[in-house]
Amino acid sequence: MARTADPHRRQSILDAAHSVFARKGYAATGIADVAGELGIGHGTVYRYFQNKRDVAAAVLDRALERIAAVVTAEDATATRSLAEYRAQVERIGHRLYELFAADRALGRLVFHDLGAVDDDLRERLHAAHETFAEYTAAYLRNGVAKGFLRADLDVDTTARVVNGMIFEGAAQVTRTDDPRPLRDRWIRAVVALMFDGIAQHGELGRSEHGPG
Amino acid sequence: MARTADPHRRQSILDAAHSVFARKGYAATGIADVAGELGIGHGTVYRYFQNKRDVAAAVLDRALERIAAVVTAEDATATRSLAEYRAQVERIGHRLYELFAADRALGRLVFHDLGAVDDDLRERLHAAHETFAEYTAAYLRNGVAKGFLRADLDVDTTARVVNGMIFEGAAQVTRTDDPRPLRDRWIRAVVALMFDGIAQHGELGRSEHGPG
Amino acid sequence: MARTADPHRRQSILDAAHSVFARKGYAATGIADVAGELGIGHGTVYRYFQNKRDVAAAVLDRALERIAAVVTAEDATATRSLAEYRAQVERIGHRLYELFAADRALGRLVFHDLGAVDDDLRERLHAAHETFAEYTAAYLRNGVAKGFLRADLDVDTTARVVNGMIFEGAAQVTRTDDPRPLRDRWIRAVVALMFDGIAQHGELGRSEHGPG
Amino acid sequence: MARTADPHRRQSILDAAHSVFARKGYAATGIADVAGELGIGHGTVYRYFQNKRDVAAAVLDRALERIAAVVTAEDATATRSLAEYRAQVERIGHRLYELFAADRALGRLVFHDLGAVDDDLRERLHAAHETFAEYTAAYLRNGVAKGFLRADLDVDTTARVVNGMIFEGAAQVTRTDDPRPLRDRWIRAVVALMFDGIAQHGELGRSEHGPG
DNA sequence: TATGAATGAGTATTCATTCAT
DNA sequence: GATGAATGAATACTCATTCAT
Repeated sequence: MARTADPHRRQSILDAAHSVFARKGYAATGIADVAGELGIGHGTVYRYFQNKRDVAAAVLDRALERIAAVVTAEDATATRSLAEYRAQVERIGHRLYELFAADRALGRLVFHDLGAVDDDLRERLHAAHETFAEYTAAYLRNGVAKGFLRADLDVDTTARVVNGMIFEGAAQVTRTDDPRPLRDRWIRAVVALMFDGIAQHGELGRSEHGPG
Repeated sequence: MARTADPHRRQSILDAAHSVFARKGYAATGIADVAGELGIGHGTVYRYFQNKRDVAAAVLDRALERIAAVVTAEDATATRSLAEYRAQVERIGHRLYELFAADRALGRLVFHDLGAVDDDLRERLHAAHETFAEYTAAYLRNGVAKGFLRADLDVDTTARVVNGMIFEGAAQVTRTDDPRPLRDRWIRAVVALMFDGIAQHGELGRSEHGPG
Repeated sequence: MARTADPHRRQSILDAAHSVFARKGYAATGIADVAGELGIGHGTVYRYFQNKRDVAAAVLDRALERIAAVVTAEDATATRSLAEYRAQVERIGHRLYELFAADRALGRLVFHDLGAVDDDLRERLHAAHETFAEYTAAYLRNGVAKGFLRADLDVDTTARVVNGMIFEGAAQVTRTDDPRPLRDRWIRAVVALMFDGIAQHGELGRSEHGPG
Repeated sequence: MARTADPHRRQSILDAAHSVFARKGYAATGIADVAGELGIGHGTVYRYFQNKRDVAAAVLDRALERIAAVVTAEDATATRSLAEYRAQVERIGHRLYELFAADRALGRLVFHDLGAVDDDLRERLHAAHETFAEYTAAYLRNGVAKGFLRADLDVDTTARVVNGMIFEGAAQVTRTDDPRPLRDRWIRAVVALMFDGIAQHGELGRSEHGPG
């Protein structure tokens, strides 16, 4: 079986797998590579995990938890004004950007490798997307309730749209060699789009398909 | 390289691979599965493609071309007003949504499986991201030049932000069982965010970190 | 079936196979390589030969015939003196050496590749060895009968020993980059060994195990 | 490289490969055949050898070492007279004959199969030929120096000629069903040729091409 | 007669997993 | 607990051979 108590060693295996999976890709990584990274026998991995897929699942879960920790760090209902919400979005953006910049492997794992392992892991990624969308929706819903966001906002859909912007930033970090300089530009662009719009003041952009 | 010319057979192999890769995942798919889908001998696949990875590369390229065809269908410089640009974004959104809704496999391939095959294919995906960002940037640059978009817009970054929203919609389609009903909500949410903002009129959202 | 009349094309296929088999080795050579050398379709080869092994068999037979033509060029019973036999050995040595030097592929085929194809071809090689031994034995027997070779000569065994020397020369040609300069040294060494012995005159070399 | 140390298992794999390669031929032998001969899993072979070719190379090297052990067992410089050298040649002949008679596979491997595997193995065979020629040359050189062999002997070439005779005997053993009865005839024929010559006493065999 | 597209038998090789030590 | 030797399922790929054109 794969139940063992030493949590430190279990964590170190996940650390190694996180790094090696990101470096070589899940498929190209052998359990021996992970064990080799730690200098332990590869049989040992099987004392902590059922199988290779189980390692990947744990790596993914831990990665998603670290992302969730940032997303859920703020209190959605505490915000009382548009300015407060704007500041909140900036803070979350900062923290996410720093998270992905500090661990380049993170993005490779959640945006590329681990979603391709099997249906179950893809499902977990989707579920995480849903959860993150729920959180964003809570912020928006709070804003609508407090009156500083538009009353006719499609909260659920807009939450996903907003998350799309934010996670595109995270993906960008993963793709870019030296992502730090881009951080402030990125956050500023997201926040400006959300709160200032792209339109020049005085322009009218309603098309015939727009909301009535 | 492809050793043989018959483009019909080659296309049918790519069709089958597109479908089977999306259904089972690249790693879990054997060349025999692809050939079996067509009722041809698996050796035949090797008359048209060097190896399995080569099939995946061709599937990815074709998928990206189909997306690019939608993205590049509009003329960025033709737009003369905010209303025209808004209509353009709506049209592109429609077409992309329909593309991904009509072929559920497409999203699975470009958002999950084929980016995990190897470094080269991941690189091609990144390059496509860049290309798409260039296109969006051209729209924005045109708007700034014509004066209907904000003069201080960070065009390159905003282009990526906008693409993030749009492709999150495509990813959403891929995840959702019956995506059609969501189409108009999605497009409306994106367009509203870009052109109307989320703020209630009269609210002021400038934080201390915001621009100017 | 594999019976076709055009003997010229059949020969050209054998020429190509002779050359390609020697260059790449039998196992590493594909029928397509042989056909490609001639610029003909590889299906065509099967109109002249049953299969790949059949090509190898024909190549081997032709090679052995060319060797046999040299070996059998002289008349064993015509020799009347030791000097005549010595001259005969020199002539055969010259011709064999030239044969293998003119066609480096020949040695590779008969000494290496084609004997490893299967049991049947190895058997044909052995049979050729036997035939060649018969020829050499005929010379020796003639010499014993005519009285210029030792009466107690073990003709059959000595014939093989002599052939061993001669074919080692041929193998040497195959191994050496520029074999021509060695030709005369080689022939002189063989002839000297056979007719002059290696012993210094006056030395006695009979051991206790030697013939009584 | 060999990944594992257990020399016993490694040797047993070489033993099995030696036998199966000789029985079926290298090309027709699968790694599964070798493993099956030992009753081990075929994956196990890959713990001791990189690949099939690597097994063949090790089999060849070991075979050549066994032959070399016989060739190098005598001390070339110890011989002081023609009779001693003659005895030496007889001993080496005996040992080689016994070696090849005791292991019929040996000859098939070194004379047929393993030289056809690829260029590298053929090269190793050639190198072994050279080494063996060096040894024989050392004997001859010693004899010339000590004055019991002809002063005008072409030592290097004659060494190859002598080896040709000797290895033809070994090849003969490999081809013959019951080789033992031939052993003494063979050795006697070689030794007689070298030390007594084939000419009837009193005959003169100098041709016009012979040494002056 | 010549061709080469199609075929699929055959095999080397990898690596997740087990389990005796 | 830890190890790594042993295992064999799984599969990409080759190429001799066939046969419709």
